[in-house]
Amino acid sequence: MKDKHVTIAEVAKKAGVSTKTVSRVINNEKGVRENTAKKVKEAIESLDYKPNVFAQSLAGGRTRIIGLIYDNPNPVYISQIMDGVLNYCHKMEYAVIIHPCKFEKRDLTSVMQGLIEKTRLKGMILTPPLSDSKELLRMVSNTGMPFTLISPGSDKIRSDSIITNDYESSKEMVGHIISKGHKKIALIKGHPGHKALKRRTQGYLDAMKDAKVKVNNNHIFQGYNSFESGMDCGREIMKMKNKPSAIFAANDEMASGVMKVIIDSGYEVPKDFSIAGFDDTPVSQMLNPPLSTIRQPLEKMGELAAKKLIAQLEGFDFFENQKPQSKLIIRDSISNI
Amino acid sequence: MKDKHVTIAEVAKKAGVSTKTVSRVINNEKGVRENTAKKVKEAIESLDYKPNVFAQSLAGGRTRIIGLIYDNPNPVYISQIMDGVLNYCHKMEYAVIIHPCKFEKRDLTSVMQGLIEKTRLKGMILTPPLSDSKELLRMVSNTGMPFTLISPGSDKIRSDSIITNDYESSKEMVGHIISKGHKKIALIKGHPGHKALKRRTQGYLDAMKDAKVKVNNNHIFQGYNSFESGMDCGREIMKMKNKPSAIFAANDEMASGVMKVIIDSGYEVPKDFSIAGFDDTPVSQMLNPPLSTIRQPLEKMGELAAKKLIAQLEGFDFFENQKPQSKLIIRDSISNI
DNA sequence: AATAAATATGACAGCGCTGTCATATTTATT
DNA sequence: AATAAATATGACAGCGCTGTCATATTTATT
Repeated sequence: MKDKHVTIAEVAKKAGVSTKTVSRVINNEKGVRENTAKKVKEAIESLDYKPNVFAQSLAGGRTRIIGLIYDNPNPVYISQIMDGVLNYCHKMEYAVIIHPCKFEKRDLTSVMQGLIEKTRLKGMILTPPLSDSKELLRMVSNTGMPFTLISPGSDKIRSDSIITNDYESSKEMVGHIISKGHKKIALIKGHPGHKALKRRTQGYLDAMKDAKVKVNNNHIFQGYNSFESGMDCGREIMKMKNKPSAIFAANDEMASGVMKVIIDSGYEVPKDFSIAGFDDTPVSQMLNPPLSTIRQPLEKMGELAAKKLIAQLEGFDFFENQKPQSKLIIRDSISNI
Repeated sequence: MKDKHVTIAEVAKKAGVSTKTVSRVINNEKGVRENTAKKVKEAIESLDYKPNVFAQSLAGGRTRIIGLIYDNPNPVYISQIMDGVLNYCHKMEYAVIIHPCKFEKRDLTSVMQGLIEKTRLKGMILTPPLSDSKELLRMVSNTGMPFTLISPGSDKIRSDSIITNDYESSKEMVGHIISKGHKKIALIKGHPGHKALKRRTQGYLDAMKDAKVKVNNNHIFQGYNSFESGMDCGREIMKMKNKPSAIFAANDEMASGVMKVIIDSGYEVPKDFSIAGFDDTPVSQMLNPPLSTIRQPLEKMGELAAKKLIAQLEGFDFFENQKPQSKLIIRDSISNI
């Protein structure tokens, strides 16, 4: 195994300058004459030199490592976020430590602290529901380490968090259902610990209010994000005398759970019950009927999270004032009444 | 931000030994008296010392970084593999560079070469279909870097690859279908570039042969792993005069595509057509009817891949002689004839 | 108990960079 | 043209480890 890497000294020699000057060029420091920089760049190019990141870190240069931390059972969600994060970080030559928390038995906060110290992370991205953990956020803040949050529950627009218009799009979806003539619309709420999903509840409530449709509290169910919890809610609905004609679930898993129970009970979708989900997971197009749902720009959100974080780390300003937009995907699970 | 880390020198001082001795203890080198090791361990503990991985790497110690490289559009598949890999690597204090290739426009081999040099990977895990890329494998071999392959197409049992009994379980599934009285069983083959899926084809062929059921070549369809390609095959089947009574697809996506077309055409599953898939993706239980399929132990496979790779890197032997086992998940998509 | 062999420990250089500070060179100012 | 100010460059130490090799200590052998 030839493990000989070109070093900065070789580049310096070839370019006829000091190693420090090469270092300046690598790090885009100012104060290098254009002509000198050109020579150095040529030398770098011709020798195919790649700086040794370990030496860079050790010598006190910026350590380009960030962490992507998640504790979310939905692999489709995470993988899209991850794609966005990795793609951008790869371009910016940042390494990403991926850390799923599902294996942690011990206290999350102390485990994270250990991770930070061991891996020398310089910044982190937290996905829901971790982005709502007060305790974790406090600990991370205390380290002074920059971080960005994906879909935190808080409505306050913080410069360090990425949210999409899930409130507006939920409202739009419920408005769409109402426009089809439905009045008795049930809601399957998301996991209470996952605060971002509350915006979806709020979208439902406000759409009902705007359309002056009275909300029946018996038609609001507490789900827990899983297919099974959707089935549980579906079973409750089947037992009701005053059944809803449409059901809006805060995610696709729960929507499919409800749909399964409905069909197993001998009803038809959308003839007897209309259903809408949220997330546009691959399953939604495979269901029968295909599910109307809402697609979040997850990859974009991941990219934005990385962008904001790296901007903080590199100390340059980055303001993205438009939110990445979720949009309705209307398929065949909602009927006209 | 307090960025002061405890160093090996402080530990050495506290323990009353040289830094080299501390280093020996950290790296489990032999030739340290038990008593000395104990003192050092206590000092490490009390100071909460974590070695600086950058310094370790730079100084020529083992660099504990491996790469997990994939180019697979199925996030559920990857995320399970990843869970297994990360969990084990985390335990062994290895860092994992996750590298999805989907963004690569340029030549894969040269991109990989760049990645290896830049990140100083010491080993890599390749998932299908990359684990079948002759060119890539040749390049990686040339660097002398250890690697492990997940589900490569080749049937040769190489010490560096992880395969499951997908041949046997495919055969078992087709046998199961036959045992229900089906004779006209169609096969939707997987993407031809994804060689591991050929074992599933072979399982089908051998099950038919064993049961002395003649294979109708018109009942063998070429799919491309996607839901859409499953629909395409489904449409072809719908056009046939001599239709099969059962369909075995090499993955769940294609199975759902076929199922959708069947149902849209006014037929019922499993009354008119029985269907089986492969992978037990979350969608399979949400479909209506729920799909009979085969579950691969993906997390286990990921863990095993990491284990074998790290064993190579650390130079200790590791033989796992039992293959991780896939198993049939029988749901409601196959009928008795 | 003396000597040889085996084992444990430490001194020190060096991995490949960047920070600091000194110095050389260029440009602006008079 | 002489001088001051601004800019460009380099020398060198040091980041925190581990490899190498020398030396001290313990254990085995006679």
